[in-house]
Amino acid sequence: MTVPPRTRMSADERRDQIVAAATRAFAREGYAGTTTDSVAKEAGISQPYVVRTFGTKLELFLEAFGSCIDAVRDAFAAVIDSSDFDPEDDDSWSRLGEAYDNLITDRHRLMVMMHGFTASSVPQIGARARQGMAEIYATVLRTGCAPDRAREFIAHGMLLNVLVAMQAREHDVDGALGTLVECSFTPETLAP
Amino acid sequence: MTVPPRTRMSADERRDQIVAAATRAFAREGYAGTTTDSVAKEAGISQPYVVRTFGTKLELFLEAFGSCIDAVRDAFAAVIDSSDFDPEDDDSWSRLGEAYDNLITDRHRLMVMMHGFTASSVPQIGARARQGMAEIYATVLRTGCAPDRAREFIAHGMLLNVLVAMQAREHDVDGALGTLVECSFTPETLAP
DNA sequence: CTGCGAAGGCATCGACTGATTACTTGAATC
DNA sequence: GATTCAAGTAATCAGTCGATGCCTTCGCAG
Repeated sequence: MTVPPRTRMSADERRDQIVAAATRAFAREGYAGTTTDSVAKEAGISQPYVVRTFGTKLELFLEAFGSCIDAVRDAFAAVIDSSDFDPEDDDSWSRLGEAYDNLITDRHRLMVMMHGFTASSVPQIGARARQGMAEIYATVLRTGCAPDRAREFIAHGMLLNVLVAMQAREHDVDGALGTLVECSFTPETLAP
Repeated sequence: MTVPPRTRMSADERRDQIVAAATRAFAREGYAGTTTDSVAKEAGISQPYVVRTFGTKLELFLEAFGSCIDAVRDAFAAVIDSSDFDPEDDDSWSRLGEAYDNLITDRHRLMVMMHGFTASSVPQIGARARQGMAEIYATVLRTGCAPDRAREFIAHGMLLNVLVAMQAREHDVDGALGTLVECSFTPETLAP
């Protein structure tokens, strides 16, 4: 897609670029299913360079996984810490939902997040997953709402992740799955 | 664990046994991360025999995945189709939740289900995932409840799946994740 | 007892994958 | 302009994995 750059890149720039490429690659096939070579191709560099930049494939995944979780947490935090958030107001919660919808637009971050959650049998991935989920939940709790209310919000997000993962919007628009999609996503998210 | 049987098994018995073994194996490492050899070891037979019985690893996964989804769907259907289910009654919904808790006790089925959902980039897995989710949602809709109510129920289930996947109950019992676990699982499920 | 079909294992192949080593080249510095 | 260090690649290795082919052995029918 992109023409190989004629000029060299600083290590830091390259690192960020590889993480971005890895996010797209891991989003497709998950941790175990993605090869370091496919990440390299996505980034337009050689496979050994990918490995050497991060040491191991696991380190690279943890980096990408972590940045995805942090992005979700920060997106929520931005809305929640705005001075006019009211946990009793449905409109405030709608704004939180919209924040998530913006993240869904990307799709890759959500997918990597889900892949990380389900790859928790790898101890280091599991530890990061629990930490990330705890942080996101704690962030939502900062609204001052009841634990159950925050749980509902997170649960809805998990459903959206699963529906995105199974490409529910792209297939089977009619039938029961279509009904589920329609009452799960906001109208704007469904438009395109 | 089990002593290798001295007597031979019929092809059908063997099939079922392999699917059961595959369910445990896939539950741990997912589709891409599980080897046919680990399934074979789990079943106490040779790796080539596993492959030849199902043709390909994908076919084996689809078999295990399908049986897991069907088990969830059937467990819900059993409660919902009981004559005294009332969608306006909180107690009826508690019974549905308990049905899911019983499934969680196993843990393996839920994990394979989640792995199948996130492995939906493989076309055949994705198709089966969408079909399964549609069937489960349609089953819950048979209660006569509003689409949003059914969605909430499914969403809660997805959260439980994720929490099980990341072994939230086994780690970090205190902190925000502990709060989330406590208000997500029923007390009985948390006891052991 | 014998033959035969099905259950099941052994050996092995070919492709793939993560990682290592050694080499090359570009650009900033003195 | 020579030096030098970091960016980046080519070649390759050792291990792994899914799949195939061939052989052995069990158990039932005649």
